Amino acid sequence: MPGEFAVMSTLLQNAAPAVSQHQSSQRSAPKAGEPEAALREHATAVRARRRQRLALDNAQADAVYIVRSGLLGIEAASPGKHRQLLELFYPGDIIRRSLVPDLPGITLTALNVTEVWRLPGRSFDALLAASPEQSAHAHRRLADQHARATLHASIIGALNGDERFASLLVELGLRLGAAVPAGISIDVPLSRTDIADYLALNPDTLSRITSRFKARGLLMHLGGGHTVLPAWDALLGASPVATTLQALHAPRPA
Amino acid sequence: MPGEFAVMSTLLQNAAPAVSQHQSSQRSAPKAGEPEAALREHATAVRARRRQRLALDNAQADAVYIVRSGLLGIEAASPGKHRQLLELFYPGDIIRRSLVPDLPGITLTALNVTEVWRLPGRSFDALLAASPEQSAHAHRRLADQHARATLHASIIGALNGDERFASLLVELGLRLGAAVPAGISIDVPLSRTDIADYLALNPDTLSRITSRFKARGLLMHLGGGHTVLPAWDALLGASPVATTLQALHAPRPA
DNA sequence: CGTTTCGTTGATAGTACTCAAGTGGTGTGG
DNA sequence: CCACACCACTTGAGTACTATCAACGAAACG
Repeated sequence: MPGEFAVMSTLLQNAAPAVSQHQSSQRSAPKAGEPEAALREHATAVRARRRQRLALDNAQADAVYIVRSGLLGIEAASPGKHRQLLELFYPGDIIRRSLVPDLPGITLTALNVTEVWRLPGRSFDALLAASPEQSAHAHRRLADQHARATLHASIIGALNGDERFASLLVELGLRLGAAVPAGISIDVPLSRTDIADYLALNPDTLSRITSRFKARGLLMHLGGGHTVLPAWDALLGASPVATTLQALHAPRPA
Repeated sequence: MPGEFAVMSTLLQNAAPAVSQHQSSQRSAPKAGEPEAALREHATAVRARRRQRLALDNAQADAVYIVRSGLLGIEAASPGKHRQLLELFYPGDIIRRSLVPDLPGITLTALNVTEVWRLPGRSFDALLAASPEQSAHAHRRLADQHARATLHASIIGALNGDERFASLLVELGLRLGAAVPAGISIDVPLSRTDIADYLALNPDTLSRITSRFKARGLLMHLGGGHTVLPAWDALLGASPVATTLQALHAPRPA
């Protein structure tokens, strides 16, 4: 089946989510050993269950969170307006109050079972000040997150519903996907509402989009948040920013 | 006239753009004297005219730009899609290739007469590594920029045309506004097209919105990009994120 | 097995986009 | 000084897309 080969070769060439095992959500944070060790001493490991909120008030000493595993999100919920999922955080990401605009109802929420390291802002700053290496590492990571935030704004602002959804699937595929014979398998940690809020779409509209994607053979729903993407290259074609997503979300060598 | 007093008192309480002179666009970068000096030695001062593009390719050594005066923007222009203004940069902001997603047609453009300091990425990194103070300063600044980028995504994603435009006017008023008897005066450095691209709106739609705003007495056009906001508090009321904008764009004590 | 919740789908309305025509200002050349 | 072309902006009519509301169906939970 030449189609199959096309899919696989595209995957391999384009830094695809070629994780051998189904360890998607449990994939661990960046290479242990280097700057992580210093952090660990000063940090408290925190485990959060799905939907659990992590304190983000700067009333207390502002906490810095470093994601070890799982997926978190920043959400805003103005009284009148709909909830919004503003940003997703993956293992290795740095989350801090000052990175987030103080919109009404702003909260940091675990989207699935999550482990984070928490340390006081002062400790984090001190660590960075003490180690140029640490500091450079954090700078690089924050630059990445900034680029992702800007890309997300671009997706929300310039793409239609189908393209936004395709872009999210590509992002999740690259981050959480596992290669299986049928395609790319993902344990999507986002509920339908989460996805709608992240893509700035109505849940009803999103439902129509997913139906269309299923009809086009881009998506298969296996229940329980288990999803398979049978046509990865077609999906890349459906997202105008596929190349950019790959640059920002593909597992990187360093 | 009690109405007038209400306007002014709101202005004063809410960290309004109470710059006494018409020096809006020329307002200089953060307090000179501290960490700026070290930068200056290694940086080249670059002056850019309106519409001039600054190199953002990482083909060369990636350049770091630090805005001294004026206004810059990151724009993307996919072939099929419309141009997008993804982000605005004000004096003090740090711009670097790694902060920006590599979308097709991505460029850094001066929106009015601008002065920036340019230095090689390596030099910038070395400076940060050498001085914890510098590093902390840059971290803080980048955190601010990240918060602004996230806020912009929120505005694009959750607000309608009128609310988006009101939000932009508040932002520009806080950044570039000068208090005059008639209200807040702004030399808007953005063309109509720029504004539309920044707010993810069609120029035609934006024109309708501005007409509505003029009719509501929120806006007066004096020609040549010269604009007056006669009713600042009403404008704040028209933007659901006014409070957040004030926190991120008001001139800060430090 | 009923209840609740979530997802789907249809009908309708609202908002912004597209295309096109018209208006006003500006600069140039006769 | 006027005529003309040019450009940016405005405005109207029609279209496309998404939101809203409501009804239905399916899965999860007690």
